[in-house]
Amino acid sequence: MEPTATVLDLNQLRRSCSSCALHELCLPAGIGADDLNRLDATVKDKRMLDRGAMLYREGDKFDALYVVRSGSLKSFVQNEAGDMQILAFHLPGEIIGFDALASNQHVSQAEALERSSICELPYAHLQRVTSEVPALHRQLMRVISREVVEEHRHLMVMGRQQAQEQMATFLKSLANRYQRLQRDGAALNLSMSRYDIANYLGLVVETVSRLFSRMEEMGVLEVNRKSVRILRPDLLAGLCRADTMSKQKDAS
Amino acid sequence: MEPTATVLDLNQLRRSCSSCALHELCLPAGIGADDLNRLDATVKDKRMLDRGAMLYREGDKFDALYVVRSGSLKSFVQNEAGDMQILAFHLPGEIIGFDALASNQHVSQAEALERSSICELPYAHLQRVTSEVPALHRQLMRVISREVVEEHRHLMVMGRQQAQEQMATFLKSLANRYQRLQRDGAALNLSMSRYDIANYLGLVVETVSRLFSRMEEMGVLEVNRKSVRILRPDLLAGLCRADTMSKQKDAS
DNA sequence: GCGATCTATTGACGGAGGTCAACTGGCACC
DNA sequence: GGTGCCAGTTGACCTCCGTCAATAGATCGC
Repeated sequence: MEPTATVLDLNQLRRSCSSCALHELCLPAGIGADDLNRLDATVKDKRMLDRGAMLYREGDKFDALYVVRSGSLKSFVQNEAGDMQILAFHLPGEIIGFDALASNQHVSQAEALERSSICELPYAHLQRVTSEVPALHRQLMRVISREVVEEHRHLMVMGRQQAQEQMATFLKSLANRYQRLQRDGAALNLSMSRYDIANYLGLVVETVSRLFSRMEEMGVLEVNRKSVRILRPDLLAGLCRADTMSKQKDAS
Repeated sequence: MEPTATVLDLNQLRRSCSSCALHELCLPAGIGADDLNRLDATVKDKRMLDRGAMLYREGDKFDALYVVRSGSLKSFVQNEAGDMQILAFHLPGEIIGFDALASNQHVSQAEALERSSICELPYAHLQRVTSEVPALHRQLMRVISREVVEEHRHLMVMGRQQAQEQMATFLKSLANRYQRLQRDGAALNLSMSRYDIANYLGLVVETVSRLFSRMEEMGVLEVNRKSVRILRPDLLAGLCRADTMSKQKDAS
């Protein structure tokens, strides 16, 4: 619990950031070896979550940020009536829990979509380290900012695009994130259900299902339940803004 | 530029927070007289914006938060194709500019909907004051948190509600915010165009127009161009979730 | 192994809301 | 006051997508 750099034991190192397969992706990206060690020290524990298990709920006290190490999660909100709106899906290397930064308690919920491994970064400790390591602080800010931009993009997609464009945009975004993971960006293995995708996009499950079928007919995808292969990335990209004039574009 | 409390001159006080008609609403809410003075000192200048004038643009360097003193603004993002998505409308007493907190540059734009007066809170200075006045810091965090919750609500409205429910929700939200301003919550004076409302809700302008007419027929509203009177708040509230089963509610 | 249940797909149908067009009323500018 | 222009309204039409229903395939528990 010393504010100064902590000596690491081997055990710590084994599950630590510098040895993590994702270490180019999450917080430590672009951080030097020395500073990486100090970040390592803040990683409290690796947590396993089974499919359906909650990482945090609305109202939970905020005490840590979390990095997805393997698996995936969805975060969502619920209104009084109990219906849910999915805000985002989270893949390995991505950090979640920012929603609680301001109020010190979570205003959304996070649930594992499959068996997932999570790194816990106790915030008090993280804060101490980031105050000592400016590069880390900047990196954290960059990640939060990306989160904000992503939420704006989600609003834009929901508000201005048609169902097929939304699906294309969603798949392209997933493909991009898969690629950053050095996985094959063309071979998606969807961990979320059709219901989840529909909810995320503001559609119903039948529409999502039909769109998968239609895009398969068009030769863009090859769909086999959870496994989706992008055969024609070029066509997919085109579908993100297929009919250039859908809805009113500008409110000038 | 001293980190310690600054002596205020009369000139400063005249346009300052403690004398501001909105001082119960924005940042200083619940802050003691002494601390209020210190916040006063951070308010740099009152800015006037004409209708259509930009407060900040995407990419602008972040150096201040802003409080709407009078008038109103919209904030929005634009994609590569140039179409816009309105994120929020901002009424007097509300603080904007948070979008730049993380990355140190704005990732959205803010434009005045009418002639508006703006308080500028240079962030460097504000930061110094909030670090000295915990109550102020907490209040700032609370405001940011409300912003996040509001964005979640927006997503929920767009994703899960029908056009009429969306409109009802939008109007009720406006009415609530008017009431906090000690204005008559039933007599709305919309500063945004029908296009803006449509864009905000992900609809087209004709739909918005028709919904105003329909709600007038139903006896809920009295609409006269920009001026909207809520005749039956009870009915309006009911419309926010009229058909309890629209769209699929849960993705469990 | 077998039913129960959940997830996904597909078809038929209808309606909410988008598109197109015409019209009106304000408002600014000569 | 006339004219042009833009914001807003209204109607006619049509389509996208939500609803309902049936079915098949997975998955799970026993």
